[in-house]
Amino acid sequence: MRLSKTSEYALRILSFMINSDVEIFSANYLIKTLNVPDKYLRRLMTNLSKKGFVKSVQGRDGGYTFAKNADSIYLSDIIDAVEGIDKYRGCILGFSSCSDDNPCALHNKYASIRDQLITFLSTTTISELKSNEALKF
Amino acid sequence: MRLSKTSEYALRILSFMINSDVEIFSANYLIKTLNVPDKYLRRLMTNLSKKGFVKSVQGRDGGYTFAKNADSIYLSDIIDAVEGIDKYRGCILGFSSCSDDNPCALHNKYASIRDQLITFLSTTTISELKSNEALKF
DNA sequence: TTTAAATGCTACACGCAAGTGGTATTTAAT
DNA sequence: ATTAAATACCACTTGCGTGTAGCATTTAAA
Ligand code: SF4
Ligand code: SF4
Repeated sequence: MRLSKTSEYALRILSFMINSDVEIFSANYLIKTLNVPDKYLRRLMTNLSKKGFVKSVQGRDGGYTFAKNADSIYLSDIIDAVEGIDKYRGCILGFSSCSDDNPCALHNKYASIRDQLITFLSTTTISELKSNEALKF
Repeated sequence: MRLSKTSEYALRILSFMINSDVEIFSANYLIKTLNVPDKYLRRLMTNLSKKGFVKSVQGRDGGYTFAKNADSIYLSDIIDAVEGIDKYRGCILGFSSCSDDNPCALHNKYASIRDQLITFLSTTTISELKSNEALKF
């Protein structure tokens, strides 16, 4: 929070894919279903493909599938791939020089929440996004 | 996290002010001390002044002071004033339609962290930024 | 009253994320 | 072979947060 729109899109797409039993997903299908802009989604998927998260199949009847098991893909992997995750590790005041040893009055409370977020993102996998409820995409 | 740079600047400035016993702060002084761009800081302070957080004194020997007691100014007030805080209340996937009642698999874990952040920001005041350690601005 | 030191205002420039357009390439069905 | 349906690529545009420039206004001191 606040993730970039690109990260949102990526997580939304992969979350949808893991919750569907379709075998291969065409860009057009994803675009219409998930309200992600046409060319933007294509570029994003090509990127995720190059990074090894999804596999793209060209030509007629082509589309995208997972390139590896979804329980080996962490949310932080995706975020890091599409926007970089380091900015979420930083200081809430934008400082880079100070440390845990010499914290300002904000640091302890803030760092705790920040660390929870990082831990959440880097321990939750795409397959954990599988829901037993009806999805509302 | 990630706050906008403008919010960072605002918090940094007010944090510096509450930790200093100077009575009035000129823009030039803040600019040099806090590494915030010249005109950008002035515009920001004028904005904070219009919103009632600081009071500006024009003319020679002018500058900025707190317009009200710093323990009545919450971090969320500042953030809301300069960039809007609603975006931090949203979904990590960018959805707006679903509720706590019908959550996706992410929601509970994520909402907990998000709520902690919101609570932290809306219960911590500027005066709590007062530090007994040497500051490193 | 002139000057200097301060804030206020407005318009413009820059950088990057987000979004668009057009064309090339791949592949299966006919 | 031709066609249709799909991805890949590249350049461009748009929107917005950030930063800059210049001038106007206010006020205290000399
Ligand atoms: S000590 Fe304060 S200023 Fe330094 S990183 Fe922590 S929150 Fe930021
Ligand atoms: S239920 Fe899931 S998609 Fe809906 S707001 Fe919560 S995290 Fe976002």
